[in-house]
Amino acid sequence: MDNSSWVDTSLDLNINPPRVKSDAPVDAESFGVPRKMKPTFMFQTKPSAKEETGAIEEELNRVSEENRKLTEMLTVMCENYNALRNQLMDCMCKNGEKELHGPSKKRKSASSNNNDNNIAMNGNSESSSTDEELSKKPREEVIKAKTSRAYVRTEAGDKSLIVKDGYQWRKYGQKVTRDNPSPRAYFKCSFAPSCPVKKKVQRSIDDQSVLVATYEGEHNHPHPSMEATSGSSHGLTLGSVPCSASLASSGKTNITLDLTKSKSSNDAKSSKPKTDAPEVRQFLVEQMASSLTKDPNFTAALAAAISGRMLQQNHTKW
DNA sequence: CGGATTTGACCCGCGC
DNA sequence: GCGCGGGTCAAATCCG
Repeated sequence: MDNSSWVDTSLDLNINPPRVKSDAPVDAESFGVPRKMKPTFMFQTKPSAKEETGAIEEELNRVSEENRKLTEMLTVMCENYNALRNQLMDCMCKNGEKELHGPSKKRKSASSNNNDNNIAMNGNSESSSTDEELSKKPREEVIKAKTSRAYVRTEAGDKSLIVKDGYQWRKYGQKVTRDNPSPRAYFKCSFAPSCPVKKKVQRSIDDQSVLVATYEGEHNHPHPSMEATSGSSHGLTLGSVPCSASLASSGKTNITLDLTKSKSSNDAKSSKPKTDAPEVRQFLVEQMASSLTKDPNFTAALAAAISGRMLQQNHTKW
């Protein structure tokens, strides 16, 4: 299983860097920076357009380099994390063998809970059913085949069971299950009255900051954001692939991406993650960049960071 | 006021 | 048959 799908460190938002060499002077607003938040140095001195362009170009290069270094650091961190996680999984498997092969436990707890843990740790969204289970429960085959999971990291203090995936959901129940102290919320797709899709959201028993969303069924309608790409939601989707991007920028910017694959029964052959294709990756990155730049908090935080950097650099120069 | 959410009651399948 | 537990219903409540 590809563990890297859980944390994709190749998040380079500089997909289409602004053309700083163009004749027109670069305006801060072109980066989504409000006019009132322009870096103050722009007003303190009146550099020529060329000097200004050069400075910004230099800054851009520096930021790109910094971005590249951070990406490398993240990659290393993720590798270490994956190694540690694998070790933990080994230990858990060894310890769990007794329980799994012990006296037959309750009907669903074994399949749901253990799979939750395993898949959550591996960070992939797959059908939770095994061959053994399917043979045992042929009745659930159809439903199971259309079941997928998504994992969304939330703020530590956030206790809401809301997973922004772009679809419109109506909550119809909540239950505290036995094997997880966190309540499980039940949702139905309310975008289309006839849509049979249901969603269960529950916090991971291992990591309370991770929401586990279990989707059952397939939407019989296009994605809302595909019909009206208003961009009001941060949720991103690609066909039936449930994706979500949560953004929190309060001083520091924290971006959580969860790109999971839905194992649809219709395209079972195309089980290979669609995000492999470079153009799809490009599309996803563009979507994310678009969502980010539309977020006022993000642009404000970005502007503050850039102006802070520029001020800092000015201080070192003067 | 209408739609969404909450929450206790109820239903149903499974194991004993 | 009974009890347990997950899933769903629906009345009450909330909220924009």
